[in-house]
Amino acid sequence: MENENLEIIKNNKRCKDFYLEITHEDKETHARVGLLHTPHGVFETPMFMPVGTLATVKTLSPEELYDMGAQVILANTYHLHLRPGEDIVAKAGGVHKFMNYKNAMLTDSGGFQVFSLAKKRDIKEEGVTFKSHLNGDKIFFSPEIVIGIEEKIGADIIMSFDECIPYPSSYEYVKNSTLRTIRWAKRGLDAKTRTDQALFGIVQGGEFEDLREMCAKELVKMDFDGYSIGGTSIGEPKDVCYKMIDYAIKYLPYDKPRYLMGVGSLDYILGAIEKGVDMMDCVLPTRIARHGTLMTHNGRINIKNTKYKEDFTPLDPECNCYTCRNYTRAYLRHLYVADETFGKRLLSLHNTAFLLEITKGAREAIKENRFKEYKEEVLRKYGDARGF
RNA sequence: GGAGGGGUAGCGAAGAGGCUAAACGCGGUUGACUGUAAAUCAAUUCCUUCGGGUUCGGCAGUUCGAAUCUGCCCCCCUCCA
Repeated sequence: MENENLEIIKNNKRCKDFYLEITHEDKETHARVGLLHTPHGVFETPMFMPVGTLATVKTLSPEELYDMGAQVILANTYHLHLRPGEDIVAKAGGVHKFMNYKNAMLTDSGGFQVFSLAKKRDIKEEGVTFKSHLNGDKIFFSPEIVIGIEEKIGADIIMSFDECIPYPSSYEYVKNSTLRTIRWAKRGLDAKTRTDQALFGIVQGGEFEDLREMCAKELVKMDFDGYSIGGTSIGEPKDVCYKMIDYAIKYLPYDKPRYLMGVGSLDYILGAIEKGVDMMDCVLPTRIARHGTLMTHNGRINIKNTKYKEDFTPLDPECNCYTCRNYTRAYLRHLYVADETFGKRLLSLHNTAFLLEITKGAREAIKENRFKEYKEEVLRKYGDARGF
């Protein structure tokens, strides 16, 4: 094993402090556990990464994230570029120092905003022109500009600029977009100057097997530090999402990290881990928490429901997070109904801790070759056909 | 005692003869949220066995038709004595 690791380090030409150490693979599935070494520490995989778009995981402090076992978080290039601007972040000494977060960080490139801000942008070969959602300013993002911004922000892992393709889209559209994303990936790679950041390529290709394959193969040829699967969990049926993962993952190198973007429901997380995914991120736990929905070992609950008014039990009796150790559903409901900030904090904390706990359990199960059992038991108890 | 203003659904508040079971806001209830334009958004909120039934302080009228017009009564507020 050690010799293999050395080989991986030697072969990595891009980021000198970055490599995946796979420590065990589940006997029955493709699930695997490992240690991802980054310039800001090592984190265990598979790992769920909370999203901190604006250099903050909404309502949570870095200490709280650390305590719940979040070993890596995201930030967003588009949003930080608009506010406060990457130069400010660079002046602060990089995003870690800026936000006082000591563990690994990853920046998304703005590729998702090409999708989510579709009404405010125009895609051309050279890049994407956004109309700022804040003040209407014209913002131009090319693959080279994006890498430049990400280098100033200074996360450990940076993402190539891509287009997150809407679903459904025609074969023709997906093909053209995917080919462009591949060209953009190359341009970003060529523009990269720092050697203390890992750069990931993003596999697009929509629901089409040949396009996913083509994209994965082309990106692998470029030898990125890791690969992600994009364009998923944007409203497509569940089986389509799993297919998109299958179509891409088999062409990704075994020894490089695989990152499924934007996935945060329990069944997707466990389903992805089963297929050999190492990292995933999602706003779901924090967003739905702020809106009163909580994930528990026994299913989703909506804390604003009247039935919790006099429920003096913990949110999730099987959860050991700060919220569940110290507060009752009745109190959490009260805080939510009264629109108290502390409520949103406690709920965000729980949901995030819950997903981290589930992935931690997954890692332990993989080490003991009982991942499938673990997954089925967790989902059975969760018992929600929608997978939330 | 005199002058004026007002009583509309849980609350606030529009409406001044038919298009009104009654705008809008709050409150209530339920739901959605997946690389965060999201502390946001949507539905619902008189009763109902879904046929219909009962509403705009009360009662009595005018009218084909009244929350809206008339009379009387009951409450509330402001100002003057």
